[in-house]
Amino acid sequence: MGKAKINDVAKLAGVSIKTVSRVINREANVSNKTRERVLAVVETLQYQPSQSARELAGNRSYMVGVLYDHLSPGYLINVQQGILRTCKEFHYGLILNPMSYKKTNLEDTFRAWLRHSRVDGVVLTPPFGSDQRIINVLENNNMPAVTISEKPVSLLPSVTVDEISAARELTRHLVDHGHTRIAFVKGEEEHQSTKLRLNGFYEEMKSNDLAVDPSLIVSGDFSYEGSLEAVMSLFDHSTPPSAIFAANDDMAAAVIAVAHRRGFRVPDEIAVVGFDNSPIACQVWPTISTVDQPVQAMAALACEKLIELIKSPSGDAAENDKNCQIMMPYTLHVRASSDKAMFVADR
Amino acid sequence: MGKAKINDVAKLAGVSIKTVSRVINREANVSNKTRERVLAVVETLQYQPSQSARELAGNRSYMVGVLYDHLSPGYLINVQQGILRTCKEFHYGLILNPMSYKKTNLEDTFRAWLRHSRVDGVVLTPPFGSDQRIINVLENNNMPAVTISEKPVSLLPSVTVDEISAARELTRHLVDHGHTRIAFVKGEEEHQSTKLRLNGFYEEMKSNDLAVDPSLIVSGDFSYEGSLEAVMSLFDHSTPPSAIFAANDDMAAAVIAVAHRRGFRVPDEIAVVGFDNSPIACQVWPTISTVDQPVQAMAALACEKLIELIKSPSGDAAENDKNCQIMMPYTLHVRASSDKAMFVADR
DNA sequence: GATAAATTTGACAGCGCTGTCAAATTCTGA
DNA sequence: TCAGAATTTGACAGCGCTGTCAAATTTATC
Repeated sequence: MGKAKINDVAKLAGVSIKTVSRVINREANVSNKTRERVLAVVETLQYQPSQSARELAGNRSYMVGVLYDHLSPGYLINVQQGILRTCKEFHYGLILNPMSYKKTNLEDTFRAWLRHSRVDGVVLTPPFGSDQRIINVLENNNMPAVTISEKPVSLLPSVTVDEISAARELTRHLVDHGHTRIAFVKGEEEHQSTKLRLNGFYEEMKSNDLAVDPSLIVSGDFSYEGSLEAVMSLFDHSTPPSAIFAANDDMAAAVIAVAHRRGFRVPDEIAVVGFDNSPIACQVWPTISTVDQPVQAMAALACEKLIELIKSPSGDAAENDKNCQIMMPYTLHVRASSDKAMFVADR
Repeated sequence: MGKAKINDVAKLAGVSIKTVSRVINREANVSNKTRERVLAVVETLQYQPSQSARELAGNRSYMVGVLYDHLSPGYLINVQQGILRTCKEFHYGLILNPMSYKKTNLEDTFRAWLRHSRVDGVVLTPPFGSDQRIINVLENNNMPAVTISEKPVSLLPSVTVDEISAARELTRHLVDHGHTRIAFVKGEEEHQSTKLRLNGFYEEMKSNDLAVDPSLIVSGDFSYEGSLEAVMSLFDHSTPPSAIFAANDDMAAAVIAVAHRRGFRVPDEIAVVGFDNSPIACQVWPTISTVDQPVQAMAALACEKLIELIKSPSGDAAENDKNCQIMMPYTLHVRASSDKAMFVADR
């Protein structure tokens, strides 16, 4: 029971190979009689076209790629899971492309990958969605793409959450708990999220007539290790804050750790909030208040949009597709790190 | 400037197409002189073989799959990274297959995936390497496979570390620090590592003439959340241990968290060691003493072995290849959670 | 130095499918 | 009815690479 090939189908249906191909690919100009006959044979023979052959002959790959840098593992896994879900549904394959955005010859590397991986489209994760160099290469190669968690710098579909608004809510939560002197730990400057979350923080502070002490705004890099130093400087401050807003959960975990080290009680002496609802938010004690982004759903949706784009003949309604900006809902998770009641309940 | 094809390389290097193919595929029987010349041209032309063409011509997919369940993200990312490294080197693609080993119709699901993904081989991560059902499907389909971190239940190459010996060292470390009443948090029963690590613990305790209190051996599931309850029972014990050996770092992090909650000082009142050197081991405070497995290197090597297997004509020296059991070195990392000196230094 | 053995190389025939374009067929309308 | 247009179909040439196997070259042996 070898696999049926297009040839077998053609012979059995009494037509040419090409006609079978037409039917398979839903091309026009096939009489109904013929189409039905062919389809029947396809059915009985359980014929499945060979992906590689069509790739080779048709010069397409039926693969999408995902570009990522050193995202936190938890986040990345969710992205992968989401894309994978959509890929499965549409019979596409997924190619991973981990790449450092700090590479000097980023453009060449990316261009090379585009060539050799022969993907039909690319999902961009932060910070690539706002990297002009990547976008340029993409456009020069006329390669469809979508972004996750970033408003693209070009005309590309994107799936995001309203990070400004989420950051405001988180800030308000702290303010509501009586905090007035609040510190902020920034992520990497290149990430759009860094700006958005900080802006949300500023806005909310302002609308509560609260001053922001510039010496309380410190720079981390979205990683635990990379932000330890900045966090410590906060604790060493002559007038330490009563609450710290970390731009993601890994850095919030660093805050918790330093608090333990320095003997500050969380949330009594210092309240902490993070962002992203990464696994780590629940794997430290006290657990970290944060904002949940539906990363998996976002990735799945982004991939759907990408496949749509791939299929739409360029120039056509494609322009329309490219314009689609989806904003997903986020969820505030109040936990022990910023709320005494939760802290007690957790105990 | 179209993309270079094998033809261009052949012409420029003054050899036949086939020879270039040999070099690309690292086949034997190419003189060094020729190989270098070809590689040079490949470099200048930035030649990348067309995947689809090789698939079609070679009747294989040049894809390897990796089968995994809900591993901890940090571990999984390392596995992916390692495999990806080898894949790149050998011009293979990677297909992800997340799958729950608790699924009832595991075999059918796996068989279906094997067919439709058309991979040439599979990398098995725990606990699939010791899952008889998976192995059966693999053998029936004559599909090459390798295992990581598990001695396979069948004749398959494997890359592991000596977990028994590592667990013994970790235990000895605790004993050396004066601990005699030591608890152990097990992982999921299905994972081989659970048995190995526990055995190592037993052996070392025995060889130090130390008794093991059975009520101090509790069951977690390798995850933070899933082991919290078991860990708490340890703290609620009428005669709590002075040290806890958690079978991995996630569970050790749970121990740390519960210690914080219950007001036990680590490492003074309770010492903790983990296993794996996951990212989380350094993202809690105090940092967790653990054993580092070179996961990425292991994955890379496993993938190499897999590709060897794929290439070796079955029945031939293949049997030989299958027998290869590689054991990589592990490294003990003593940190603050079990060592006062480290704790102080960390402060 | 001549012959056998081992190694290295290349010619060639596809892999299963799609694009092109021309051939065969069907459909118009006067 | 038949020329001419519209539609449907098929022959054929690859896509870029690998497997096979035989030819050319190098190395080993006496």
